Amino acid sequence: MYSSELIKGTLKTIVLKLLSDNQKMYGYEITQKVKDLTGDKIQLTEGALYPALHSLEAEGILSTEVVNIGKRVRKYYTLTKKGKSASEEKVSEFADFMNTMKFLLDIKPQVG
Amino acid sequence: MYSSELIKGTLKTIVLKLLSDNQKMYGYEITQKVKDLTGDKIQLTEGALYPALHSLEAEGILSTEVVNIGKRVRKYYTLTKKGKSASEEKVSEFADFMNTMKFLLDIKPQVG
DNA sequence: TTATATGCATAATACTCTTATGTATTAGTA
DNA sequence: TACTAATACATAAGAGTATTATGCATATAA
Repeated sequence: MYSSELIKGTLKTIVLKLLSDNQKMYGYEITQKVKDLTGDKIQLTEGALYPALHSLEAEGILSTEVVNIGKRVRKYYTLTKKGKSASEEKVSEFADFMNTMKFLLDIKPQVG
Repeated sequence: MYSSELIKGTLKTIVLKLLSDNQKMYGYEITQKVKDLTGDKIQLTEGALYPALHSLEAEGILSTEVVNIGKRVRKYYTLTKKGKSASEEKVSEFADFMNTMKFLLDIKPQVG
């Protein structure tokens, strides 16, 4: 696990990317997918994830579909058209940011 | 400029890395260095920077030295011994995190 | 039958950043 | 000379987001 502050601000980017690759996912599934894909290095908590999903839905970036699985309920999230471009923007912005950070953290000793 | 949420959580890492490369720096200098090195893409605000510097000092990661420049005051920050290892840890943790994120954001479409 | 996993959700708290403000010196410009 | 911008510190109110704790309910494995 990374220190929590590192992961701050990346939650929505991760969610949007996963949804752009998987068409439709539900909350619990997202937490498990991230856990699996990162070898437990990133574990999304429900207290962070659900409010984020709700706010993305309120922004019109995600749409929802409730499905009954036996007596249990699943709420699937899908990217809207707006969400698809939002996802691409977020991911490319993060890629750009990573390049900037890589440069910043690799810079060699300088005489100030 | 990146959206603010992207940069969240990276402030201390950036500060520690700059200090490991430049031995001693003062707050304003740090903001300018980051601005220059990133081509204005990252601009640290004072309201974020100074509290962070103070908390790093309180943790024993930074030590300070006040210097008078004419009638103006500069507060130089230096990494302590503890700070040097903290800096290395932070930077390598971030490098690891970037690898994880790169993988996560590059993954190809999957059949869920 | 009891713990764990699945699946949703919210509330109190803590933390960090933004925005605004404050003080003061120095340098450049109209 | 007066005004603005830059230098240099700092804090405080508010906003936003994550942590931690809690709650409800079903399904499965020990």
